[in-house]
Amino acid sequence: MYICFMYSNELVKGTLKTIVLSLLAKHSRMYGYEITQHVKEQTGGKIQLTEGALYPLLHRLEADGLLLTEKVNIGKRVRKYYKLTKTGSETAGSLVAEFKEFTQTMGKLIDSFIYKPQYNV
Amino acid sequence: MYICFMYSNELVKGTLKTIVLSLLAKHSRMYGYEITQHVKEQTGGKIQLTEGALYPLLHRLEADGLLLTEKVNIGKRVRKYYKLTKTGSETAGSLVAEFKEFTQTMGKLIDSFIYKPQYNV
DNA sequence: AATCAATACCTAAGTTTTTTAGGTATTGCC
DNA sequence: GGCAATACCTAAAAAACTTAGGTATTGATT
Repeated sequence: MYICFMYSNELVKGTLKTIVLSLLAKHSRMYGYEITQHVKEQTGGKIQLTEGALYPLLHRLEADGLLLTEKVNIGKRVRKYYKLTKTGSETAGSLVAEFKEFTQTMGKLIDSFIYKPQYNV
Repeated sequence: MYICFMYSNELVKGTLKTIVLSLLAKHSRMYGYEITQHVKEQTGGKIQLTEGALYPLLHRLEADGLLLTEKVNIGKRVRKYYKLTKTGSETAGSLVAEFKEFTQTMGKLIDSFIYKPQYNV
């Protein structure tokens, strides 16, 4: 799903939907390739979406009624814009809220973590 | 992996390893059931680990050399304690650091999110 | 004494998600 | 002409997680 230089893929999983929907909530309409480039630039290359994960997700979100598409001809190429439906907009809001809540809850579990150099074996 | 009342399972995925290793970094030794109860209590029930996800992970981490086990007889029952190896301790530190870094990066993508009631369809 | 909840471990089938590794075609630059 | 970037896509495989069980002990309640 991601090619990550800074994060273990393990840790990053499960946030793609949140990223995509929140970006669409800000930009009203975006196309797939644009999303990958935007995320790469905004995060200084720390998060890089792979197209193999992104496109199937966009198709799923459309099938689930969270996104609508609009095809625009750019020369001989067809660019496929996505925008949020009402449900998509609501889902974007709740996923972002959930993510923020979740990081706080995780903080409680993790924050008191102190690196103890005394280990076993 | 989780039975979550507050979070969509989607969003929570990928943090189990971080949770488990960081808890073991704080408590020096814990057993499986204890981990589930501790997480439940510390997060006010917001994160609840399922045993179907936890036990296979503990076995994987042991196989990968991040954890060691110690069996202790409690009456007729055998309790299996886990503790970090050197590698496990190091991994715990980096996963926690990565998680913190990641939430900040996600914040940059998400923070400027404003719920726009003007949607399409 | 029987029953139920809690403690404590475990696994396996199925689903979902992601990675990997491609494919096609256009456009712009050297 | 050739290469990188733009722009879409898919399918097999791997990985992770859910679901739904299983066993057995212990302690509390009826």
